[in-house]
This record gives sequence, structure tokens and C-alpha cells, in this order.
Amino acid sequence: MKVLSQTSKYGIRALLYIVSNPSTGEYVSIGEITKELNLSFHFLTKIFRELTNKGILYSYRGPSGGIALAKPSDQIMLIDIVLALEGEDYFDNCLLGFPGCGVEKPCPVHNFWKGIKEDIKSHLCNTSLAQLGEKILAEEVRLFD
Amino acid sequence: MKVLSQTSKYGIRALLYIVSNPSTGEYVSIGEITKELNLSFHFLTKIFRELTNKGILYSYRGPSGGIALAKPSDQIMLIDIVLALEGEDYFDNCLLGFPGCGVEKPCPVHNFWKGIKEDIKSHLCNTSLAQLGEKILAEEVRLFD
DNA sequence: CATATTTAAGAGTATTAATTCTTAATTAAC
DNA sequence: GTTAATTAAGAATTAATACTCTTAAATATG
Ligand code: SF4
Ligand code: SF4
Repeated sequence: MKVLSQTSKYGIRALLYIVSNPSTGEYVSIGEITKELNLSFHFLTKIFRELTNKGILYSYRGPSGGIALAKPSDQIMLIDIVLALEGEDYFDNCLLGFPGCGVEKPCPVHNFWKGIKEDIKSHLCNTSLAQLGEKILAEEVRLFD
Repeated sequence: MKVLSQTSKYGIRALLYIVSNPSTGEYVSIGEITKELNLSFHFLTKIFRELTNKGILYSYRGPSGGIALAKPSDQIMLIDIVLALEGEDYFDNCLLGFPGCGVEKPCPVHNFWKGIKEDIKSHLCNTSLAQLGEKILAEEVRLFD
């Protein structure tokens, strides 16, 4: 069941690492994150570049540089990250879909899936990095094994 | 949002074509299905071979041969097809997942996603080809553009 | 038995996603 | 200014998925 690409999964996990690790400096280095989460440095760098271009992150080069959230973590919603990394058409085609399917031309599971899709969408819209960060700090959930 | 592979999508649509087109003979030819649904003959043949090997379909070679459901359509559930084509581990790893995630080691969205996953699973378990076939015959939904 | 029809099997190709690698640019500190 | 640290950019590679093609086997019919 592949709901999100590796790109999105890594991206979200990395951002959650940032919000759940109150850092000393202004910027968090990508190297630190990939070391902690055991991700590929180059791959995450590429993912973060995309998020920087989309205005979700700031970046700063040089010693003690790194990346930082462009907005307070309670104003960054999961949906922002998913749409930035998966594309704005993320919710368009989905379960059984033939070309041109949708409300007008529903596939046999459209009625059911419409509800699921709304649940997912509203959850992604209403969940901020800050909320999930708190859960991690409270050790209710975790980011790695 | 790619919940199912093309393989599963085509497979399910093709089976639904069968149940929604009461055939004259015992077997339906793959050529007829791919012509109607505008799918690749060779690709669907491969998908059906898998379903035949898994015991979901019967096949018969030669003139007026084809494939047929191995059980009455009200006894074939969507979950059977999905697990056959996506693998039995379909529900194991899902939204944010790191290696080894799950109930014991929940990722930050596990609580939410657990519910979604159960909804999807129970719907797939409780929906038969016959049920969807009826909806198609009633023209509530459709299989192609 | 010859021919036409149809699935079986799997090799081969193309496209996309995932990951790695190389080189450049920016910045801090000495 | 030299060096070290760090992100930027994007080419190159690998792996997975999607799709196509070729050949073989089975079966019905004349
Ligand atoms: S659920 Fe609706 S949008 Fe999704 S594939 Fe079916 S018809 Fe298309
Ligand atoms: S929701 Fe549960 S099973 Fe799915 S990825 Fe998160 S922890 Fe793993």
C-alpha cells in the first residue's frame, strides 16, 4: 500500500525530526538529520531543495548553515508538504480510476473512496508539524526504529 | 495518490467487466475484454494468468475458450483480488512507515492511519464482484469513459 | 490431420521512481 | 586568502513498474 512516495515519507520524517529536536542554532544541518534518521544525505538534500524552492524551508550555506522552517511549525500542515512533493494533482486520480473518472463518471468504488479521500485530505489539512512534534516529544510515537 | 498498481486496477476492472456482461458462453475471451476496456491484451493476459494461478479464475484454451470466475461472483471479494495481485503484505507498511513500524512502534500518523486502513480493509473484505456488477448494470457507476 | 483460435510462459523494452555521484557556489573562521 | 563546512544543481545509475513481443501449448472444427 503505497500512499506516499519515498520522497514524501522521507521529507515529512525529516521535518518532524527538526520540530521534535529543539536545536541550538538557527539552522539544522542536513547531515545531522540524515545521520539520525539513517537516510541518504544526497537524497534528502534534493528533497529539501524542493521544499526550499516551494517556500516551505529556508536554507543557508556554509559552516553552521543548514535548513530551517520558513514558518512556525504550527502553521505548516502535512498537506503543504504532500502537495509540494507529490504534486498538486495528488488527489485527482485514485483507486480504480479510468481516464476521465471522477464525480461525473464515477468508477465502481467512487462513493466509498470519496469518503476515505475526504478523511485523508481533512486530516492532512488539519495536522501541523507542531502537533506531531509534540506527540514525538511525549514519546507517544516515533520517527525511527 | 497511487493506492493500487496498474496491475490491480486493470485486473479489477476486467473482472467487473465480466460480471457486468452476462456472457453467452461459459468462457469470456481476453481479447473481448481488452477491446471493450481498451487495455493491452498481453498485459491483461499476464494479469489473468496470475489470477488463474491463484485460483480466482479458470481458463480454457482454444476456440471459444477464455477465462471464467472460479467461484460465484458474490463469493469473490475485492480483497481477494487485491491481495492476489499486490501481495499478502499489502497492508503492512503504509503511510509514513520506517522499517519495523506498526502498533508497537507507531509512526506519527499511525493512530489516524490505522482507522483509515481498517475502513479500507473492511470495505474490500465486504464488497463482492457481484455487488459492484449490479451497480454497473444499474448504471450508477461505470468502468470506462 | 490441417487450420484457426485462444491462453501460457517468459523474454524483452520502456518508463518512472529511487538513489548515488560529481561539481559548483556560498559562507564562516582562522 | 585559504580552508573547511555546508547547500545547490543536476547528471548518472539502479531498481521497480508498466507494458510489448515472441514462441509454445491446448483445443475446436472441418
Ligand atoms: S474513486 Fe472517483 S476519482 Fe478515484 S478512481 Fe474512482 S472515480 Fe476516479
Ligand atoms: S501507520 Fe502504522 S503501519 Fe502505517 S506506516 Fe505508520 S506506523 Fe507503520
